[in-house]
Amino acid sequence: MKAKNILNKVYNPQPVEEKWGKFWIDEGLFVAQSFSSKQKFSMVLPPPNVTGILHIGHALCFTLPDIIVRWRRMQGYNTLWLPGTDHASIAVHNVIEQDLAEKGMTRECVGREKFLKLAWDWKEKYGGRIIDQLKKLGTSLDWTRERFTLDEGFSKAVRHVFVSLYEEGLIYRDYYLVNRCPHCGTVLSDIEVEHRDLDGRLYYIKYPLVDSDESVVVATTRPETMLGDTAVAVHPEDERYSKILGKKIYLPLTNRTIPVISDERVEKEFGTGAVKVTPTHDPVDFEIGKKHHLEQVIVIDGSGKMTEDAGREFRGLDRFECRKKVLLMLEEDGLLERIEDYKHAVGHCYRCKTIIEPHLSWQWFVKVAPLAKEAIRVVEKGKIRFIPPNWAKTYFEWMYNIHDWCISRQLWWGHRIPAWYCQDCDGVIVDMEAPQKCKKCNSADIIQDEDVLDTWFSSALWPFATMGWPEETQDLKTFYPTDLMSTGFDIIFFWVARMIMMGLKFGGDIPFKHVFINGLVRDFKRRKMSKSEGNTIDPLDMIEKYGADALRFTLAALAIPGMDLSLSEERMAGYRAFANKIWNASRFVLMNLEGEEFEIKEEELTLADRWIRSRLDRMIEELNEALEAYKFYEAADKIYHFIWHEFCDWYIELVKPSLKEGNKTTQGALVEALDGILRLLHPFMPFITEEIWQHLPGSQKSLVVAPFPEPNMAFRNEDVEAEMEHLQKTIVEARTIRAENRIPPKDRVSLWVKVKEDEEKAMIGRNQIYVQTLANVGKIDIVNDFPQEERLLKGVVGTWEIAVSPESILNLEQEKQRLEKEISKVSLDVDKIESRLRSTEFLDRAPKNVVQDTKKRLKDLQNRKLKLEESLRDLTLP
RNA sequence: GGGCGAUUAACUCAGUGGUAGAGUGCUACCUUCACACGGUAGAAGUCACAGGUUCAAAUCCUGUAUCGCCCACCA
Repeated sequence: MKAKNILNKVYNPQPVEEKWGKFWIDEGLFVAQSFSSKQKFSMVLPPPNVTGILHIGHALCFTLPDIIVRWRRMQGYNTLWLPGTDHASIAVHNVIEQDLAEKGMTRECVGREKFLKLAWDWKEKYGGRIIDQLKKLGTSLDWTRERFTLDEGFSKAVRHVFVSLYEEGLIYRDYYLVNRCPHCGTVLSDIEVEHRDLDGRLYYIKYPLVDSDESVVVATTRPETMLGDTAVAVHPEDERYSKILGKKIYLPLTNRTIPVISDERVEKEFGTGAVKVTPTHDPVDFEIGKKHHLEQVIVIDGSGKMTEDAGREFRGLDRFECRKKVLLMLEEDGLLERIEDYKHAVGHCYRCKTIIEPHLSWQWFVKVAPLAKEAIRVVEKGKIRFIPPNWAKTYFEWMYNIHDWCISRQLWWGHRIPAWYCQDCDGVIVDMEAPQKCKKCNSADIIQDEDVLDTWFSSALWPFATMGWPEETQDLKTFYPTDLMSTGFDIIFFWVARMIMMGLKFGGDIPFKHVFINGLVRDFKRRKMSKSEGNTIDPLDMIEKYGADALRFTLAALAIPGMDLSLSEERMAGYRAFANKIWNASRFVLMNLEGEEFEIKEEELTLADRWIRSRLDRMIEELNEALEAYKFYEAADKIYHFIWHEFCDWYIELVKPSLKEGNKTTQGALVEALDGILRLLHPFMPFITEEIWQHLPGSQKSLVVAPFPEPNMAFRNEDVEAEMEHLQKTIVEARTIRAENRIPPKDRVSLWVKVKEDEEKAMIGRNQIYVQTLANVGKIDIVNDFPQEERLLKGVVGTWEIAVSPESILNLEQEKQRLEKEISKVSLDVDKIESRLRSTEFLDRAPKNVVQDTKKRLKDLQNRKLKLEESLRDLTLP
């Protein structure tokens, strides 16, 4: 038979995944149509860093929307999922500069031009790596539309946005205290600084007053910055210091004197209540300095080394070396009063974890508040929806308190700032293209700003610039705004918020309707994954070991909105087993088909056939609902349960007798059910479903574009489901009796079914083949009473009783124990419900249907208890 | 300092007012002709704690504890 030759006993994912992954792309099945009468569904891929390799967080962040887009595609939408990569300035710099460092060089040695060539070469060499990995995962991306944030069109879009914002006054240049990472050699925006609590020290230093024997003691965590102090500040209402206000102080280790000033920002209770003010190396001090027009003495440079102004003894020293020296010298002069342990938050670079240095310099900024206003409104109004919704709160909190965004970076790999400075008149020219001469004084002596833009500045344009903006392309018309953005909570500020602002400002609309925020992937012990801990799970390893389908399904099954997920290989092995289960169930189906044509004759459908139709139909509806709500875990759980425990455990077993008779209608129903299952499962497990589907009679080009099943009320049948449920309970009860009494599986027991109603007799009569097959029963007798002469093992199923008569000898004690245990369990429930029903308050106040259900339940349980007790009595009779 | 989230079976987690669930693991039995990456049956929970609301609370409210995350210019 065809199937036997084709399907192996154990499913092997690798060749299947390779084959279909290539096929889908070669056939252009993921290519979106710019013009289409169909409804569109669009997304853009959060562009992974070009330096990156696929990690498990990506796998999650990309699998979930892929499930959605595949589902929508099958539903007939004109889908676009647009891929691309991000140039990631700092990350690329780190890689290339490390390379250079190994050769004893710096970027300055090679120069900008050569450096950029190295970066591009590097990009060409490794940029494709993550693309291959994305394909392995099965993401249904439209590769014909792939973009890169540094490609020509994108760069044009970036310049366009910069120039417009500048002309509108929303981008400006300022001399300001910003965060600088000495290691990365660039300034950073506020959100690129991570605050970590460090065990530091608080140093109390004596500052002698001029013309006095007294001194003021100030407390600081950074003694080295004292070299740049230009004042000591106290609170205006602090009486302890009122008499020294306006006096001068000798700044130790320098030959400068500084004033004592007052400012409300000083906390009286902290330290000594007097604070040293270093406007050039502390953000608060910077503000105080501005207000009081203090001198700005820069003592630490951008690379973390002490400057000339720090004094001869300190210049050139690293900031932390300098700290030691300063302390030593203060100690020698008797000016170090005391040292306390002190835990405090210190800013670190989010890329390289180096301690950030506040740095006074000329930088470019975006005035964000005006852009934020509309971005807040669209979320408030529900035009953009966060899933889960509580993330909107995080978004609002940041947006309401938003600061201006420093966008210039002292790097080379990136979008160079389109600003030129005239060397003659100091004029600034901001333009799309390089100007020939100064617009003010016509001088040709102009030079371009050395800096590039923050990578996130260009990422912010991703949803519309990828579609060809600022040209008015057909793609923009068709696919913008997009429908869904899937991303991590850690970049809500970095990316999501900025895309919303820029999308509204330049795309003319919101960039996306839904933002799905996925959780963090943790290890099986719920620890964060990190390379240093060695507990990372590499998705590519997992794909190799368990298959991409198993990985995808695992991620979906664990994706509870708003929750981090705890990933274990065990779990993945479980879903590989699931894939194997489907594979073998399909083998079974294919092996039992006779020919390619199946006519399903309604009148020939068995109870089992009609049952699986009804159940599958319910499944379709539930799956659609779960996916609409982005409840991936629920969808995965439901389809898993349906396939394994309804289709395999019950339906396949139930159809066996019918198949043996060569019932073509049942064969048809079986194929129909399997076909439906494969379609439902395809978004989650695209590879295996495609492979099997291609073996089914009547399959078309690809499951990727096969219609997703729609609920069909004609298949829904409550009566059939109820009838089957009763049979299932009967079968399970018989099996339980067998198992608990250690009746050997080979023992084809006889079964008595004791029923009163004619209708029930007919029901069990027409379905006895099912009970016989699934409970391994030899013959069934439908009786009004059990025969007295036989020693029987009895059970209760709803309104009827069953009795098993084994061929072998019984262990009465075992059965007695079983019944006693069962009775005590039922008794507990009975007691609980009786006491509830005794409460008049319950009877008066609870809804009618609840009271009725409770009463019915009590009756059933009492009936069950009674019958079990009878069985026990019969058993103990001589 | 502010905000958010978690606490349910051995483990990882569902479950938002009316009979406590799943997967894995565990126990017993079974290689029967889809599958041992399998089948059948079973054991297993004071739903963190303390109050409150309600006829009824894992679920709603208040508080406590523990853990985690984010934000924040007390040096």
